[in-house]
Amino acid sequence: MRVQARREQQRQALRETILEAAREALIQQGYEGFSMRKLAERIGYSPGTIYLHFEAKEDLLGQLIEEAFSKLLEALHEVHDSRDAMQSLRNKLRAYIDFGLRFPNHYHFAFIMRPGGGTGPPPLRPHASFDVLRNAVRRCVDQKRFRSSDVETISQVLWATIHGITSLLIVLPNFPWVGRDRVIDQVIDTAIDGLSEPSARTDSKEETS
Amino acid sequence: MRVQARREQQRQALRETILEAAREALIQQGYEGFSMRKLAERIGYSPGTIYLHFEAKEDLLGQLIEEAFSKLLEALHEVHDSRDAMQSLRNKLRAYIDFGLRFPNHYHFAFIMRPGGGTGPPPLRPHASFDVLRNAVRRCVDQKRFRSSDVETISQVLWATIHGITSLLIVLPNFPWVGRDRVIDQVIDTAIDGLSEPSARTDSKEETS
Amino acid sequence: MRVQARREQQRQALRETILEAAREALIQQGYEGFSMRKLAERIGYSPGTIYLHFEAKEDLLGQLIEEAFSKLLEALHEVHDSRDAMQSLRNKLRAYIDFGLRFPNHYHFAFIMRPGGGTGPPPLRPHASFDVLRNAVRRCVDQKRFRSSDVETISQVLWATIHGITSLLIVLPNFPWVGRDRVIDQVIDTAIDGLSEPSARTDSKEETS
Amino acid sequence: MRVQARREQQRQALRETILEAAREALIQQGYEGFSMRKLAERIGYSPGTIYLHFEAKEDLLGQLIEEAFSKLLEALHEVHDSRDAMQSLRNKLRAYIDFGLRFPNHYHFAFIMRPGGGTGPPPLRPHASFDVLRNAVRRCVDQKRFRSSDVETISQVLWATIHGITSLLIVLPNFPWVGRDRVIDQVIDTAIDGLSEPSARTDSKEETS
DNA sequence: TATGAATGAGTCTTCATTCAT
DNA sequence: CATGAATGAAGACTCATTCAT
Repeated sequence: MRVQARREQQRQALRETILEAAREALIQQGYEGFSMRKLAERIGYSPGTIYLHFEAKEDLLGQLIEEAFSKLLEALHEVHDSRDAMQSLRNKLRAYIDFGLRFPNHYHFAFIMRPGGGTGPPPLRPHASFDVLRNAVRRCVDQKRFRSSDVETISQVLWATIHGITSLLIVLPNFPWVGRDRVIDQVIDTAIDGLSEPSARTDSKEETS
Repeated sequence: MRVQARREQQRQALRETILEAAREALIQQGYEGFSMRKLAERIGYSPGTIYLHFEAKEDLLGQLIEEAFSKLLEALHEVHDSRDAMQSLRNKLRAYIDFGLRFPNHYHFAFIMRPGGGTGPPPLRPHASFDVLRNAVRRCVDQKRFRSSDVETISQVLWATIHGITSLLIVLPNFPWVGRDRVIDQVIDTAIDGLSEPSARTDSKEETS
Repeated sequence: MRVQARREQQRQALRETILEAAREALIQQGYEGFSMRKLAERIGYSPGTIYLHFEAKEDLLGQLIEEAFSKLLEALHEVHDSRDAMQSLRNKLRAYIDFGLRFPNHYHFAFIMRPGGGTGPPPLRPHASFDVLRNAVRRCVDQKRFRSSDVETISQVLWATIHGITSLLIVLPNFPWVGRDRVIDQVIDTAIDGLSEPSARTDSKEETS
Repeated sequence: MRVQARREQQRQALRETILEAAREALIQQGYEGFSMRKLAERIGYSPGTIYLHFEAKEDLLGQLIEEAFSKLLEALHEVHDSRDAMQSLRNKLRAYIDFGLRFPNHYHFAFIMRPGGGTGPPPLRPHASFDVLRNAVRRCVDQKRFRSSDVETISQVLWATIHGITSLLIVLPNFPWVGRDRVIDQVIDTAIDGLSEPSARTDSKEETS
């Protein structure tokens, strides 16, 4: 019976190999440049083999996106909730950005790329990750740490902000940024400060990273 | 000699026709669905004709991106400099976002899509638009309107911020936003507030849109 | 030794299962839509298994045709020879047509489709069924029921006739036929009458079915 | 301006070449064995070229069938109407069969092959040719040459008959026929006789071809 | 005996591009 | 200047078949 187990294992391994290669290929060649044939060649298998693991190109790419979303979600869940609600939120924001930069390909599929060139059903899946963010925001609001108590708006503003820096750093890595960490920190500080009660301002703006 | 002039004019006219049609095609059919043949058919010319005006597909699309950048630049220049440096900056930020939303495809090529699928020279072209933004920031800094005087960092933070909301609204138009204008306003306010001296805070956060 | 027998039995059972499924598949999906893989899936076995029972697709389909011929033969043999040689012949003709209409796919493989697309050895297999027909004709000739005594020619004429209506009804089922039974009856009557001595004419031509 | 004319001529020529080659290919390799690639190779052009003349495989095959029908129609119209309505009908019947035997491929697509393996919309196109046949029958009925006056039924019976011999001769050319012409003549005579008033019988049954 | 992963050749079709006219 | 026929390569995908297990 070990035979079956081993086979299943190999099966999963190849499946992962394919997904991994697909991720790389997408990054290197872009959405349009991606092809099942090239993917097959990349992994050293025949085109048909891929179809033993994925029903169609669309399926494969869908899995990739799905995976991206759940990995992000995982990353956000892994952030330990600190005592300080505000600190927790900051940590989540930072984790979000870090995830994007550590897995730019994942992030790219999930939030940057419009699959099908804008055609096809609009993705509604970011919800889960956004929920985590919103929950963190809610804790802060509950503790009256923000000037506004509009949880939804605050959450969307924060999301837009962190998506902005994440995607720009991914898409334009060669832009002469004033240090990645520096911009990231400033972006987070600025947003948090802009939302906070004046008394709670960060007072570190002049420091160099 | 008039003949030559007229010819040149016709030549330019067709060139514009092609670009215009390409823009439409890209919007309607997406990047993947775009093809030189379909473009030719769309304008009622033969495929070969396009190659009399553009070296290759890449060239044509490149022009489109170029055009996107200069249109954005134009839009930013059109913003009247108000007396108040801060207000000027706000106007530019808003103009940037508005441009992105009114010409999502232009914006998409320019800042979201990685041209050539990541192949080719890294894009350094946002510079010009960014320069306009930086100049507006500098005026504010000169007037000590910001807590920090690091023009470059402030500019990058602001850019990231407005890019964030612009691209999210483009890529996820169906997300349940709390009103497009509302989010946009809040994003701008938040960033500006976060960068400003406490005394200059916007005090409208509790209003409903 | 019983073991071997049982094994052989199982083997034959699976073989039949496959043939049965193949027949169904051909009916439902047509010749083009037929594939070994889909067949395997249909019977819940792996593709390889089929090859333990049939050398190749061609082999399998060949068996199906063979089967069609023998089924037709069987159907013709089942027709009880009546006392009246003429009635016997009529019954055989009718049985032939009925077989074709009840098993259009069998008939299609056997007489309409050119196996292998015209490649391969020319089919000489209709012989057996034709022999049955010829025998029935011979009895009539022996009884001088026909104007001619050329058994072979008469048989071929009759075969052509019944094949004509059978195949047309199969291939063009949606043609506005004046009732299937009516045409069939008239076709048979006409041929028999045309071959018979005038005194023996069918006198039912004006009736409505 | 001659240029355009010449081009159009070449265009039509290639179109015909393709159709011709397709006809041959279908005959030799059968419906399933037919492929656009092989067709392209057969005519010495690249696959894409075919698509400059036909929208798709389905289109091409459709044209082939259409062509077959109209050629048959043409052949039937070319038969000169003799004074004798009965002779006219005989001539049409004979012309029908001759057409099938001279252009077996055309006939095969039109009446034997089930395109799409039985899937797809049922062909209703034989109508036109059938109409010609019916008209000839009507003339005979008007002249009371047949025992029945049911034009529709008579026409269908005759069609079934001539289709029978035509298709059998095409599909089983190697069957030991008693001479092609002999069977054909006998088939026609038998049918006509079977439908006619006894007084008008053909009296040539015993002759040898 | 049966599996099922794997393949290589093949399916239809579309594409960017060239070039004689 | 413009055409449009032609190509070769590539697109996604399916198939019959093999073979180690």
